[in-house]
Amino acid sequence: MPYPFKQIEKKWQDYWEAKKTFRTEDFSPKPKYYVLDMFPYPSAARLHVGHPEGYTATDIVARYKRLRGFNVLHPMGWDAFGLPAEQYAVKTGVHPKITTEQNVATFRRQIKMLGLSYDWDREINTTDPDYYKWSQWIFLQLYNRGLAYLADVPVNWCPELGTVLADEEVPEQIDKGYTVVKRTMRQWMLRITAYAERLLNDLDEVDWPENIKEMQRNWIGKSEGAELDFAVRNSDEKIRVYTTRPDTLFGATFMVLAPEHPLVERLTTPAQADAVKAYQEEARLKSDLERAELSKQKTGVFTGGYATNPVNGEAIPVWIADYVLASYGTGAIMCVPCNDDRDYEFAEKFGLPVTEILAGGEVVSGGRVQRSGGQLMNSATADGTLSLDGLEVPDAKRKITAWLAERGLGKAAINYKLRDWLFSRQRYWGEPFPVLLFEDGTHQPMDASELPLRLPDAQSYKPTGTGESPLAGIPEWVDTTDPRTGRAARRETNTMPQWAGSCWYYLRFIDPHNDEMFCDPEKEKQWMPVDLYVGGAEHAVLHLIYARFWHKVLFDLGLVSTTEPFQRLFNQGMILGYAYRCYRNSAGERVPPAQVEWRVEKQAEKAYDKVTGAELKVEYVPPDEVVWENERPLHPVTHEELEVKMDKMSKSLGNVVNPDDIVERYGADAMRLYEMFMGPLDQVKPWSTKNIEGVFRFLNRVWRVYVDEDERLHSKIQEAEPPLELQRLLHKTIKKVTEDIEALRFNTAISQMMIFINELHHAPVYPRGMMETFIRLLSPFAPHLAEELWQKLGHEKTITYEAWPTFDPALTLDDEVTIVLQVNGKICDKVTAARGLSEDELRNLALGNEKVQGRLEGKQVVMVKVVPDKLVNVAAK
RNA sequence: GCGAAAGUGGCGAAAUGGCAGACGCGCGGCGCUUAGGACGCCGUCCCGAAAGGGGUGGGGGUUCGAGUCCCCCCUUUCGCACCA
Repeated sequence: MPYPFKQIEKKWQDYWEAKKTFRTEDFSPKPKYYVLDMFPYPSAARLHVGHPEGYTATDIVARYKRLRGFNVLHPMGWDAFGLPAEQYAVKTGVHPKITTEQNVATFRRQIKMLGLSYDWDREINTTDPDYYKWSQWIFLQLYNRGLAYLADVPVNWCPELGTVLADEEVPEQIDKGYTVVKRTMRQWMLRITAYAERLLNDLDEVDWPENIKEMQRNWIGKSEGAELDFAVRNSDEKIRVYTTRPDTLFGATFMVLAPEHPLVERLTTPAQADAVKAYQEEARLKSDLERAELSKQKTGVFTGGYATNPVNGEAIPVWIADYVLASYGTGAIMCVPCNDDRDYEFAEKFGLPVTEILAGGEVVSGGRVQRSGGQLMNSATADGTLSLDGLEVPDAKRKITAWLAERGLGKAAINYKLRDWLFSRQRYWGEPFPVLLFEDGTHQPMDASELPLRLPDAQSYKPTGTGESPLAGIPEWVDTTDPRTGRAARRETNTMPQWAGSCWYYLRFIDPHNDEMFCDPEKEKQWMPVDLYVGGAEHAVLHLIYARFWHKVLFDLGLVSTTEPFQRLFNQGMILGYAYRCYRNSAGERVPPAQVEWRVEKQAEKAYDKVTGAELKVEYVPPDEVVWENERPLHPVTHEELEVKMDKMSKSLGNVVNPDDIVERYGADAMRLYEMFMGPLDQVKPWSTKNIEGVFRFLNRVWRVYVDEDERLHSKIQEAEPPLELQRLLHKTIKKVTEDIEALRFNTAISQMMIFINELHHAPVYPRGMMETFIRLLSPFAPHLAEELWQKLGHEKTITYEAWPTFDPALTLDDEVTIVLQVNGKICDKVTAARGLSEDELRNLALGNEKVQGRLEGKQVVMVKVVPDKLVNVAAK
């Protein structure tokens, strides 16, 4: 009989709810600890086993910190604006509000079922007008600081979704099979680039995984170089270029402009006009992705125009090509084929000259190319005012930048890859912009007192197809008047992207019901920054950079007290599922996995027969239908052997695990424990329902050492002095569990508790004090079981606010230690000795050892290395 | 292509430069059971009867000593992808 987890878990969840055990005081003499999960999007697909991973981890930390005497803020809420609910509405006509409410109810139930210690009085929902009122209010702050503006920009338009997408969102949608094309539209932009430098520098202040910081640095993409002007021949125009290698200017033999560059028309000669126009048109229709994809073959067209290289006066041809991006730098580049691979490729294809200016290059396809380092050569002006010959690159850069600056030809410059944030979406289900648009093209923010600007109910959720949101179809909402002037106005029909709500939700948790301001400053000072923030790595450059940006704006406004919102960040690894599959050809015949090749075709992975080259049908067998024979997975019907693959859980692979089923069979505590026992929190790992049995058995064993068959306290639990050995094991366990929780190494903490229980249950008597200590160690991991056993031990109140056990360092060490004896680094014996023997004693012990002597026969001892309490290594020849 | 991380039993995984494989799954044996389950005990890296030897993707190096540090290669995963 397993322990009665169902009854226990229900009992304590009811208790916590009724007593509001986890309600957090705003102000407390205790030190504060703010531990936050990335709040979920409540999808119709319900919770999957990946969600509880991070939630359990933060819950363990929250419960541990409470036991350590901290005032803990641990809230949960819903990031509920977003596409899926709206797409569902388009299909069924059901208001996204209703879908969202249902999904939230399911998520809340599933999360509560896991016994997570959230303060539910602080629950928030980004679609609640009382919440998005403040999202709108913060937008107004951005607007008033000139950080929000309307612009006609080339956007990523997705026809299937009927909306534009941020650059960052494009790859994800392409993966899903949608198409994305370029289109120029009037859009709200947020000036995140104004914060590029601070977003970059302040990464040094936070305790985040290095890879995430690196991803953000790459995303911001700072580079240092120079801007310089090339005079256009037969014209007063100048072409300004940005380069990180001004030192290579003497090697610049042609220039390339982006097809969209404003000077293209002026430069183009009549003879080239048709070709240029055609190329521009072609480029315009391509998406960024298509441009990048066709990168293997460079394309471009000569404009017919020439510019002058400012250092040697040479006339160099000006081309256009789509490998130059309009949106980076100045949209124009000087090309140095002897140094730059892309320029070299272009020069080679179109027969443009290559001038050698770097010593020691390698010969590639007939030209001399130096890809890194080297000394400059052939780099001096005719008038002798500048020579870079013989200089190393950094010196040459400095020298020529100064020379150009003196003559007004250029200046040092910094560039970022980061672009301004495209902030509008042509959707219904998002925060409306609190802005009035007038006939004359001007616009005006609403007054804060008029917020929230509520979403109206809609008859239809279909995108209009014109690039306007469904809101445009609701004239009684769209058409309005400016309350100050009575002037006719239209409302903005775009809405904010899903990221808006998550940019500041961690602040709302601090003061969720305040209707005077988004967060009381005193409370903000009390709680910020978030001490530990846990979530998936997929938000590395999206949510996490947007939220940092908003936070810095709020900081500049004096509305928050910290420059960074999230002090310590941790990314949990994804939980994968095993999938089992087999292949069939078009005739329905089986094709063995060895004969199958997977290829990426039009952004989708497909299977092909290596022999015939034909595309194959892939059949996935749900894990619980797989027949096992001699540890090999077989097809339930045909009995052929199946290929095993570990992959993201998804319906199509049949490898989704539902937490409800797991909790039903093993209970929430076992589910929590297994998720933590699987392996290191930050690692990607496969779910195996079989393996949960191990932690389930452990919990049962814990139950049985505390409780007898009649569910009364076990008779072996007595007031007794514990034997020294057990006492030591307990103190080692306290030490390990404490240190492991601090480092988020829950898997090894659980191992240690298993070791303790495995040892304890052999003992003739279970000393009561020890039992009370252990249950407190277990309580953050398996809180329901711990509460129940704590009560059985005679306590009346929840275990939540008891004191965390402390250990005596002296008791974590044994009197006797095993000394490993090595000869030339190889183990030849192990002996037990008293701890604390001197080096001399250990040396003698080793040299006197029979086996050691045997090994040393005929050899001469060269050296003896002693590691106290551990090892002696005798080196001999 | 560039960047980062990782490769350890049949499987999930442990191991401040110092006993490789803790803990768990699975598997084998035994006990308890009419039986099964549950539970308990023992065993479980490889070769070898043993003594002993070998073993952390491959190759080299540093060190008294390397899974751990350094270099090269292979594989996998993730991120970026014409950013001048």
